[in-house]
Amino acid sequence: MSDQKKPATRAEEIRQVIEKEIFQGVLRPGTRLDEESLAARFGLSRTPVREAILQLVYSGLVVKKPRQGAVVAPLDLHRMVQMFEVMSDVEGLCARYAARRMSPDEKARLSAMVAEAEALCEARDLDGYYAVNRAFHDAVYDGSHNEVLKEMARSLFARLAPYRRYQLNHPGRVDGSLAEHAEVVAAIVAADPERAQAVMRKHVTIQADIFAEFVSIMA
Amino acid sequence: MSDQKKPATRAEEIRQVIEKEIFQGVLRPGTRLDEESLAARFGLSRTPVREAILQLVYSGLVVKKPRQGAVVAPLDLHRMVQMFEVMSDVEGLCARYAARRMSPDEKARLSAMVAEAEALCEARDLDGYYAVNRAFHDAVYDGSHNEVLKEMARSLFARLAPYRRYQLNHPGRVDGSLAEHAEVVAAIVAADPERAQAVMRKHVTIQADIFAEFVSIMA
DNA sequence: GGTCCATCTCTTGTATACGTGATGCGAAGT
DNA sequence: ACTTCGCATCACGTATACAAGAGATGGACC
Repeated sequence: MSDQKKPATRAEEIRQVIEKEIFQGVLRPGTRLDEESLAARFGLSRTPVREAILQLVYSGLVVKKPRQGAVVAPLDLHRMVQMFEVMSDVEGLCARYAARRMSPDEKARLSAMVAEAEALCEARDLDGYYAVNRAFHDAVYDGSHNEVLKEMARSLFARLAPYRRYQLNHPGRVDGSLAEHAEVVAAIVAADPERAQAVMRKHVTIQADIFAEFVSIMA
Repeated sequence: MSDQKKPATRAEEIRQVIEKEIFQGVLRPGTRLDEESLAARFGLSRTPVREAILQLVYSGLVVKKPRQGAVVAPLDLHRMVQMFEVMSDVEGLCARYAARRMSPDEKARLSAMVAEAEALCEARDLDGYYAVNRAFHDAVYDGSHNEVLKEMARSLFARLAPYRRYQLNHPGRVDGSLAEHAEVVAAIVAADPERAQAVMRKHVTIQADIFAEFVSIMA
């Protein structure tokens, strides 16, 4: 996520831009990524553009068939469902690790986030709530104190982020989500790994269910 | 792993070669990957070499600092330990999913593998045993019937493969490993997700412990 | 009128050329 | 003698040029 380090190279620079545009939906799934057009747009040659695309391919955001160009990864609903499924387990793991490893300081910050989320929720500030929500999950990833797990979680989160946001529109979901977060925090603060894992897993599973529902409506 | 599809492009082709050499230890961690030398070696220009390296960077096998070239990722012991930790949980998840989802046919093949491993074990065929061992874990990944989880597991496995093999030299480990596999299969065949997860997790955790031991001896 | 084949174009894959930042060595100064 | 500054070299990042495959378009034949 916070990949906003100063890009040392042009390729890296435009990779971030394209990545961002994909997340924001400016570049929609299925959109063709023409090397020459992108090169022209950024005022560069095709070479750095190619490199940027190649990186995105490896991160899964873009698919590329040899000699046939690259397109923004079309969202495969079946795969999305599987991603949500794994996500719930991975986040569950994060929570379990976090319950065992978070420092008092970290726990305090986590609790503070829930309080902040409550305030934003009452103020009906959906954008704000979404931002804190995201920070909350991120804090749990960090709390796992396992870099590898963190990267997995963040990578999944990034891919699913657009669809996670959607579910906040679900009636009553914000309150439910808030309550679940509180439960997760309680379990982590109480250093109860099993419960933290179970609760977090369920929390994300609910999101997955809502997504599945959304999909079935779409189809 | 079985990335042995026909490479449609030269870049892809040499990526596979380099990747293989890293896994086999021909290219050891810390080895510098000079673009020009590699280009000369494969009879290509620097361009496809660069692309191959870039892919390896994104897969984590190679690290690259701007303007300073690429080196085979030096093994960070701390990170390795974390990878093993996550691996045990991820494989546990695979086993749990597999217990719920493997078809009778798949289960039969899994059982057959254990039988084969037993035979190879008695014949003291370490190489053979290692191969079946690997196939076994792969079969469990497949059994999860979740592409995303599979990819995660395989990616981790690939990174850790060299060190997983080492542990077979541990006294009595082969027999232990074999018994654990049998337990995992039993749980999967019995469609007992919780037990399958627990047993598989423990199985991999033992490997992690042996690795940690190995590390502490090295240091 | 439809289908099949040839060619044509357009974009990608690869090669080569160029500029620039980074490392290492040597000389000069303290 | 040690440190520091500057220069040279060398590899990397980027630009441009060339080759080759995939899809499109048109015509010819059935």
